[in-house]
Amino acid sequence: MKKPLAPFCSIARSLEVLGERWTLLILRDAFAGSTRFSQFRANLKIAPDVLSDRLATLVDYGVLERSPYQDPGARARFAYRLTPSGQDLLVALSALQQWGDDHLPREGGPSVLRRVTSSGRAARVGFIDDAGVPVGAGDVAWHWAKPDFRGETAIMKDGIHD
Amino acid sequence: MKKPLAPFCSIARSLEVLGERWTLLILRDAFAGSTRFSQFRANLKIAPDVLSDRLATLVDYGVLERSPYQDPGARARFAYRLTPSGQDLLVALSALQQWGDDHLPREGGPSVLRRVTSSGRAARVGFIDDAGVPVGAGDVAWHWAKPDFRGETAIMKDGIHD
DNA sequence: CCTCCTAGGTTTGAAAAAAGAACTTAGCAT
DNA sequence: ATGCTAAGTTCTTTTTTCAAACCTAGGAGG
Repeated sequence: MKKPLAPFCSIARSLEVLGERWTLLILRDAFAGSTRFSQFRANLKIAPDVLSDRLATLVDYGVLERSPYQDPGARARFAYRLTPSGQDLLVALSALQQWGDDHLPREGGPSVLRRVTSSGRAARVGFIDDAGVPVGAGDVAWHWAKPDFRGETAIMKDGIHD
Repeated sequence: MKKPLAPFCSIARSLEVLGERWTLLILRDAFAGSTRFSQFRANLKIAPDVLSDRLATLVDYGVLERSPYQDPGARARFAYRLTPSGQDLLVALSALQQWGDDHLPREGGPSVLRRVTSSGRAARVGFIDDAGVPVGAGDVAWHWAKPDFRGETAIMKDGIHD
């Protein structure tokens, strides 16, 4: 497996690994501590064939690692743990969480908070420039590395998509 | 429409609006400048019924705004533009982009860069504490607002999921 | 006035994916 | 031997998506 992932756009490439139904929820569950098939299954109420497929894809692309474990008095089984690549998704998942809290609020407030371990302070996701200074989202824009990708009539006309 | 969005988890709630196939790519295209049905359609090669459905959902939840426009010598049509809520997704989309660039690289390097408009500096997505200080992702963790949501055997046992 | 053209869709039928339930497998315990 | 359990696979039904064709409203051209 592990196709070379053709898309030119990094977001499209990420979504090819993460964008299928359930995948991001599985990862959220992994961040919440789930490691076993049955835990994901019980928490998410996901069909087992779909879970099996998603875990395989995530392992395949190095987001999760499948490692054996053995409970005392039980047979050896497998656990799925976040790799460093998977752990790097905390910021992406947190960005979605933050957007949900900001724009699709629920009474009672957020159920999960992001907190800095060392200081206990609340944390938000945002942009930081290459000098380490936080920058407002309104002051950030996307720039195309190769200018010919942006035509004036058809934006991103070829190559960027898919 | 516009169901109240039951999920307790903010990520699940966000994904109910954004998590269907194509939705995040449509939004990426919106950030790249597309506003019209035919632009999204041509860029993404998405089936028109699916595009229609996704745009309606996004308008419904206030991520896009559907407003009339008129080209000279043409009939009035509709444009789809990011609302403030939609613009707030730049950070989430950029987080996915950054993860793709970091972990699913393509030769030739990233096709799109995030740059601070006022200074021209490159920008990355990251965590910032409530005193405005950037914090490494390894120093941030999720905390449940109500401790009884985390049992010791079954993590996030009830209510959080779906 | 009538037809063509175009953007912005809707409808229709076929293919792919997900849901839900039943079944399998491997090893430990009784 | 039998049962139990986690971790799946297989099977059938339902839902989504895809691809292509069709529809519609208005402006332009004849």
